[in-house]
Amino acid sequence: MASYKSDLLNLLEARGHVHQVTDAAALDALASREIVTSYVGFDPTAPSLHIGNLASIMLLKRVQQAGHRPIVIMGGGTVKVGDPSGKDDMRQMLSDDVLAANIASIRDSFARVLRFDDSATGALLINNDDWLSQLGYVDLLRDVGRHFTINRMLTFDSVRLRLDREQPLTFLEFNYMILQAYDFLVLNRDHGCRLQLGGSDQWGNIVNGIELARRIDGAELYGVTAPLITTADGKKMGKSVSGAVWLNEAQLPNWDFWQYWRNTDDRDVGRFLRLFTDVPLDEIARLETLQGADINDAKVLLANQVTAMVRGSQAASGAAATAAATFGGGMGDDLPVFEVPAEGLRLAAALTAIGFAASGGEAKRKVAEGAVRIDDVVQTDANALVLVAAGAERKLSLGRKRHGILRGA
RNA sequence: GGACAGGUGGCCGAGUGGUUAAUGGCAGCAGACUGUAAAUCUGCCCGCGAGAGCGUACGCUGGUUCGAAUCCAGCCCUGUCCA
Repeated sequence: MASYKSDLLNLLEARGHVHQVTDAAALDALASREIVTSYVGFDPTAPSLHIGNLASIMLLKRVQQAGHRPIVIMGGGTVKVGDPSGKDDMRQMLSDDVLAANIASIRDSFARVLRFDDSATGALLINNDDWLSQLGYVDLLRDVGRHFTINRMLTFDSVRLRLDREQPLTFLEFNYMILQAYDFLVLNRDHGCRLQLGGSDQWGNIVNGIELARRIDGAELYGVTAPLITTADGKKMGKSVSGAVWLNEAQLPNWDFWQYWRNTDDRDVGRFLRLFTDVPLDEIARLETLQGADINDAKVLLANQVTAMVRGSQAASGAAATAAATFGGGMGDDLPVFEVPAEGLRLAAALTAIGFAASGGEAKRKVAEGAVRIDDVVQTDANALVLVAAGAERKLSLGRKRHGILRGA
């Protein structure tokens, strides 16, 4: 493994963030010489980013840790076009209002992880709609379009895969790579940005930006991509019992977020600690060697660290306490709560109300399977009336892991 | 504009008039085993209903038929080739 001069590349490499680098030697020299302004783009398609974006967020965090300046680009303009990478379906169109709300909501996640201030390494958050929406079509075609050949555009994976699979690719989406390349050009001009980072699927887009700026401005820009983070069983990261693992608490309670990390596959613990925490590398190396149940300590550390970073230290300690209490046989404060009316309600209804089952039918099936317990006693009748005295609490459980509190109203 | 191929449950993909709420795979959930892990085995996997049962569902609309995802017509959408 190559050793670099710059803290930036050494840090990225050591923590497992590097997949490809455009010109490692030149970038290494640049980063060891001066502050490198670097950016990563994010698409505001939802009111929150999710865990799949966390690796990219960490790239920016590492940039700042290594003494450089991170820029978050919100793709308010490009999202209107839609990145065809990795998708067979065209993205749905979002209104300006929704986009603005999404961006405002996503901003909070970055504020927790990055340091935004006026210093030379303070982070910036910029919306590419600021310039993309100002573009004139003919001007763009003349200034930028002439630097792209269809021949080459057709060779990019994002395009080729669609065509090979005989899936539709609209002209709109076909233009995405041009707009994204243009972003890098603008950021270099306006902010002296020299480096773009991103997931490995962004390699083509990044290279296009570098190429475009070189042709138009003679600028020397660089790109780094991160490996796609998959779990040990070969899946993309990112789903919890209740769906996607969102970074915002409004989309996913702290408890569920913490639990996601706590349930990490043994084989992923070391890698995730390196990628998503600041735990020292030698400490991680030690934790990785833990055998059997002992590795659970490492998982708790991982959950605490990541939750603290994304949700705050209060959230992490609260979830950890709830876990200790709940899996020790009791109940913790962070468990979901459902207020049971005085007249009570049927068990199946309680399960759906607290969110453990999507429908009454599913709730009944789970009861029939012997998966449902109240106060750790297996329930067999989905129609049984559940009663909880006013102010009292009973524990409702589905399976080994999902627990909730039934509180008497 | 024309020819051809296609549009099925979260995804892939069978099914071409009747035990079809629709084979199979993936994903998911649960049980057993465990360490809140993995692997493995087993069960479940549209909704409503206490239940008998009912309601929706195979691109859309209409038709044929006792009966259609399956046949017919028109329309919409996608792909390939042609103009």
